[in-house]
Amino acid sequence: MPRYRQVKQHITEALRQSKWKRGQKIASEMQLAERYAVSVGTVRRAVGELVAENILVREQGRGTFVVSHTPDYMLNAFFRIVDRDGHKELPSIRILAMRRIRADLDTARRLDLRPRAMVIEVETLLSIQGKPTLLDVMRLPAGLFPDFNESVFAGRGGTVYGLFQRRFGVTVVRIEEFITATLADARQGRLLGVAKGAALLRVQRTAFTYKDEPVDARVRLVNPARHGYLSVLGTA
Amino acid sequence: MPRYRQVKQHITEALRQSKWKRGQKIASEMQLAERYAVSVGTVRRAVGELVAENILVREQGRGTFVVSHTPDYMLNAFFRIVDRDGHKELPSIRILAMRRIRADLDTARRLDLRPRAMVIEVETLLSIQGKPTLLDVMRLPAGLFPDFNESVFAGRGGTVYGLFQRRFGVTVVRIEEFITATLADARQGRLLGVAKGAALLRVQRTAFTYKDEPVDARVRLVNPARHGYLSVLGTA
DNA sequence: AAGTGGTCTAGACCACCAT
DNA sequence: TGGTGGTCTAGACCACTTA
Repeated sequence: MPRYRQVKQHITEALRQSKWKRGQKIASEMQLAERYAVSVGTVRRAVGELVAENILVREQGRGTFVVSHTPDYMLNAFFRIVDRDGHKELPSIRILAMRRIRADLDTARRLDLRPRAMVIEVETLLSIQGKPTLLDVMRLPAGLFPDFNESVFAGRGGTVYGLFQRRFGVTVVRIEEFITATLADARQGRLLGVAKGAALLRVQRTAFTYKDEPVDARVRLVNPARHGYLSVLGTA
Repeated sequence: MPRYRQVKQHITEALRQSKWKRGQKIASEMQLAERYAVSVGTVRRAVGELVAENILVREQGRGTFVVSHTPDYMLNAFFRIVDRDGHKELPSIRILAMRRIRADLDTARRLDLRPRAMVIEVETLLSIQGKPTLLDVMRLPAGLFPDFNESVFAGRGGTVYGLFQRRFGVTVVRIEEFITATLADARQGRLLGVAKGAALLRVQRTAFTYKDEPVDARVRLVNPARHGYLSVLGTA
């Protein structure tokens, strides 16, 4: 394995162990080069890959920082729901229910847990421009989120993944989404303001932190009247 | 603008003008460095970005090549329809209709054409493992695809974008897809083997060649019974 | 003025491929 | 054996931020 990969792994491991926390400046490239006994160019390559992976951000003249999951950052890193003009806007969130349950087989598999392990289930309704647009059911490994409750959630002051990072030290770095279509049942229709039997977009997400550890399995139903999912492949 | 960007633009321009054709080896990094009067490291950075953008591929010991839109390549570059186990497989294609029409306003806008410009419309039914799964309507600027007809399409011997590249010198390098949900009408249901009023995934794609020139506007309806759209964000 | 990341160079050595 | 891309180095200069 080339040295820049080894350096990258060392840095990732330090991040996983919270040696540097969100928003903080990490050691300068010169310092890292000395610490790992490699040239600055090699460090730059390692850091460059972590930047490409949305794990670090460089700011010329200031330093390199651990990404902070601010609303603005989330908007362009992970949020892919846009209106028909391609505009993006973070939704407002209303919590519908929260409970602790035992994982079913599928959830356990997706979260890499033992069958029947404890998970936290949170159901929320998300609105864009005041209109209910997304119905979201999130399942989290209870072990990673001690003392998670409604008041913690209510006091998040930003995005959900921002809360994960600030309160629980869990940084989401990658998500996979499997998208299909389904028909609204009566309750879903009522919540999203569409008729029973209307077509809905169904987004099944698994979110991962460092080292491919899954931390969030959710299903999100989107009212397709005004919004859709935007995917771009090729040339960034 | 940094020099490596200028070099990158020069290379892109040469590709657009078909100085190097699909599958061909381009000049070596040393030769490019001499031609543009920069160091090899600078050329490597320019080529590296083009590789990241799926425009070139490097092969150690052999050289750097213009990507060829082989079925295998398309499968992992642009095809995102997977079954519920995450498996991908290229569909077989049956042509339903082809005609030359004048672009409606929306199509003209998406293809960056004058209103009522001539476009070629091709409707196809795609099957995976023998089961009709995707219903596809493609619209192409007639000017870019002279003499496009059913027999050319039938003799494509591979993927549609492979045909574009071999026969017409049009290389797709980026696609944007806007995904929503809709209900099947009677004809769509019949073709896809679902009931009228069943939920369908609707993928509206615009494909681009070099310099962001749009070359394909299509709408694709997916039978969600066995397949969905897979999107991955973050860490490649 | 000092420190940081951003660009660029020139050269070394390696791994791989074709001949 | 010669050519290619892959890695790594050491150092230069620049642009930007902070003090």
